[in-house]
Amino acid sequence: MAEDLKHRLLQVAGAAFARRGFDGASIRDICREAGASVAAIHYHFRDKRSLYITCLEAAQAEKTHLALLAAHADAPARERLRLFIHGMLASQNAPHKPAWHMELILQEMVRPTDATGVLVERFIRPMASALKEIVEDLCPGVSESEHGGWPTGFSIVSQVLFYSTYSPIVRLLMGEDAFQRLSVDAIADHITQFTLAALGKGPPLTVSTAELAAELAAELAAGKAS
Amino acid sequence: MAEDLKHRLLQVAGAAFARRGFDGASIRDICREAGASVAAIHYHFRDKRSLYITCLEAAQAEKTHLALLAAHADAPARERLRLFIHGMLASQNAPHKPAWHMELILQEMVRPTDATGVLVERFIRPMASALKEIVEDLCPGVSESEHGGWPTGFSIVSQVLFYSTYSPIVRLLMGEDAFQRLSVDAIADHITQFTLAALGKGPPLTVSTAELAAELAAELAAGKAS
Amino acid sequence: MAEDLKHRLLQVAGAAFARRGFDGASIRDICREAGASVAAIHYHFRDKRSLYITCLEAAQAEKTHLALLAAHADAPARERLRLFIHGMLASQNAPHKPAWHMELILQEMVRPTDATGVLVERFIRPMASALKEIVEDLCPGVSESEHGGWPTGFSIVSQVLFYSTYSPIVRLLMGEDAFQRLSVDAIADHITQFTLAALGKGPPLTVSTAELAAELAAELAAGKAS
Amino acid sequence: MAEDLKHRLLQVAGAAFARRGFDGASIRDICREAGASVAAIHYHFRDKRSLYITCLEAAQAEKTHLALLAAHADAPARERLRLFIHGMLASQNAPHKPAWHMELILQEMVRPTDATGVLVERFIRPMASALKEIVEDLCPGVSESEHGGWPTGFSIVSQVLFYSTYSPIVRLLMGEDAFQRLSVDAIADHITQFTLAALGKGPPLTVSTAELAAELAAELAAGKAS
DNA sequence: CATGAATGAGCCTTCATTCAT
DNA sequence: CATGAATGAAGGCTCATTCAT
Repeated sequence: MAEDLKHRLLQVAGAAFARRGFDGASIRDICREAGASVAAIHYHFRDKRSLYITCLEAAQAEKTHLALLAAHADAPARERLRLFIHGMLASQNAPHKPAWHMELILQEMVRPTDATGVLVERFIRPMASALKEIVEDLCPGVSESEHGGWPTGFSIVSQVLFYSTYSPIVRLLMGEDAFQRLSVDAIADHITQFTLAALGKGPPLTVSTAELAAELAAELAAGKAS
Repeated sequence: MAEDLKHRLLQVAGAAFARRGFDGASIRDICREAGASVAAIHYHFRDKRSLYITCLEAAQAEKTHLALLAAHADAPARERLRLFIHGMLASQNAPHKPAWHMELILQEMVRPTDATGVLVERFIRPMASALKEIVEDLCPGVSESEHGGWPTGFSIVSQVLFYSTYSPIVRLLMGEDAFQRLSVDAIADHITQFTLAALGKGPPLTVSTAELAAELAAELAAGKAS
Repeated sequence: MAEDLKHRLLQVAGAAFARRGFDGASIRDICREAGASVAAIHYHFRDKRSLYITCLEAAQAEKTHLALLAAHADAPARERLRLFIHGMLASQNAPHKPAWHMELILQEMVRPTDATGVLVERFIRPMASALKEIVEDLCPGVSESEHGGWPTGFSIVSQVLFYSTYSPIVRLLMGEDAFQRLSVDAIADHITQFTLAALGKGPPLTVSTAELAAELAAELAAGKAS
Repeated sequence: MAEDLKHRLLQVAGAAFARRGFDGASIRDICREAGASVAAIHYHFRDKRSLYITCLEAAQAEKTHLALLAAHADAPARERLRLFIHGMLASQNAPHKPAWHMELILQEMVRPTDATGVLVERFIRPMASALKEIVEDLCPGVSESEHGGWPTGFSIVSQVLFYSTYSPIVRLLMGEDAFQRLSVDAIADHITQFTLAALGKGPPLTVSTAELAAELAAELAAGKAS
């Protein structure tokens, strides 16, 4: 019961910050929802700012693992890419654990604060490295390509982040029903296939492999490599 | 000179909302920067909320054109895709016109308000349709694929939006110098190539077309369609 | 009626600051007493601090004159000293004008803030110069004595300030009745006489001039200058 | 070690109260500096108020002695006056003992609280009596003069208190360098001389005794006793 | 057309205090 | 002997808004 309130406060605050942002969330509301006095927050976490940082750190703590595992496994690169993508997507929709963890991180990325630097180094860069490793395994030499291979990585994660970042727009665009039918697995499969095809490690999206072969042969013959 | 102040107010407000969000931007600061009294805003635009809506509408007004042109041109689909992507990217970095237009729209998409519904119907859906048309031209039948072809469209726009949405993170990740070397043209080329390859309409990113042909042949032989 | 509230606020605030100090006086109480909202203070005077400064400046504005007149008059130095002393005392007990002016200045002197420097240069140093001029007229050469003649000036003003600075102690020490019988004139006379005697320009306090002459003669004879 | 914390708390609190006043000093800061918890103060001293009173009593305890000694010694009155003045001055600048004792008392005198009454009876009145005794010895009959001889006493102690009460102003007025050259001995000598002269028991400040005699004779001849 | 004046609600923070342990 | 936990009250400040002019 000792650490009870502090923990409850952290959870409520995390959710509030994730939903309404640092400025939008008031400690008054947080405390009311947690059933505590306003002063409680200043006792347990010195500042509003400190509270925010603490939330951010809590959010980073565990979430990395899911996706990172993919990099170190001994499965083939193709499979590890799928795991990575699926892991990232899943961590944003984890139904059993506090939903605000990823939301908060995402939000900090969209509207950076002083704490963003630390977040990047501790949380984001490790994930970027893991992804790079997978991509390098998949098609060696890409890291030496233009801009250090960053754009390729960005093309992959951007697809994943999109569904979290713009979920309200996606919902409005597709309509509620279709949106609900969207499963994490389906999205992960799509992104993986799209990416593998783009990297030349899998069949393209919408054409049968037979069609592809024919068309490609034609293109090669025409020497029309843009 | 009559409508002068009102227009100036709108510009300053738009920039402020784009940079600091609806809650973060105070009408006090806006008015001070525009050289007007606080009451001026309530005189010209009834509300803070109304002012915001007006800004949002102004932002939607013109920006669509660049990218939409691509859909109606008679160039080959490949080229129109590149134009679309380049157009979207460029509209976010336009140096000559008010920079806040795209910023504001992006921000409304990330943190939706009541006004988002209108924005989607008037601004976003037209762009989505334009893109869909291009993709349908590129590889017919994709719209009938799973989830109405939305995921494919998302995979494309997500790559474009990424550089605006997460520019602070991109900067931190790549380092200031490398970030500065990133040009709109280079990014547009990369995304276009990545996408075309994914759709089976172009060579993959990091492999020579010769290698690709060989590998693909091998895969076909093995019947190893994952 | 326009500047009405601002002026009322200033008066109430001045009195509050004088009585309870900067930290002790709350703008909430000030506003309540002035019949205004808390925000009124922040509208008219940006800060609590700014409000304080404004009060201090208002306090300095007029009060100097009374005592300063003494320096420029063409009366004999003896008389000008008496006027100076009386003027200072009177300005602290002026019954018709806002009583807090001198209180506030006194308080700023006892517990200095950032604003003290300005106060010294604009208000106190002029008075010090005026006093120095009088003393120099009275006994030429004193300014060249040890420590630039400051201690002599301090010995004079200290007597005057004492009754304001320590009035509560004086009241307790003397008893309420005797304290009430203390008049500004009587005090001024005493201090003037004490000072003139100390400077060798008047008879000592408690002895008849005859006694003094005799004793002094004896001392001179004995050559007993301590 | 048992009473260790309580004692440390008292010292820190005394210093804090002396420097920042009752309201200005927070028990939070006091406890932090003393390395204790906030509750410690309420455990050892019931109240913040009680703590303050305790500090005040501790301050009164020893400091009297220095100056009081002067009254009971068998030295000539002149010398005892000098000792009294020097003693008071020294107790305010004592470098070896807790500096806050006198500061706190001075502050209580300037801004009285409920505790001031006790302070006056227990600490100040004894000193006033001691001074009165010296003055009575010096020039008998002064106590029967107007206002019970209080003004004369005030004229003496005011000079002494001035340097403590207004030390910040003195510093700004004289300049840092000259202020530093001011020694306790020099001040004590000046005040003693000024006072003795005022009481007709010593030569005036700035004139040679010869000049004085001549001038006084002239004045007596003219019968110009104001 | 535009503003200065004034306000109520809300913000974050600090404070002295209590109480169970 | 001493503390950690928690709180109510108050403090200074900012905000969007209204209204008479």
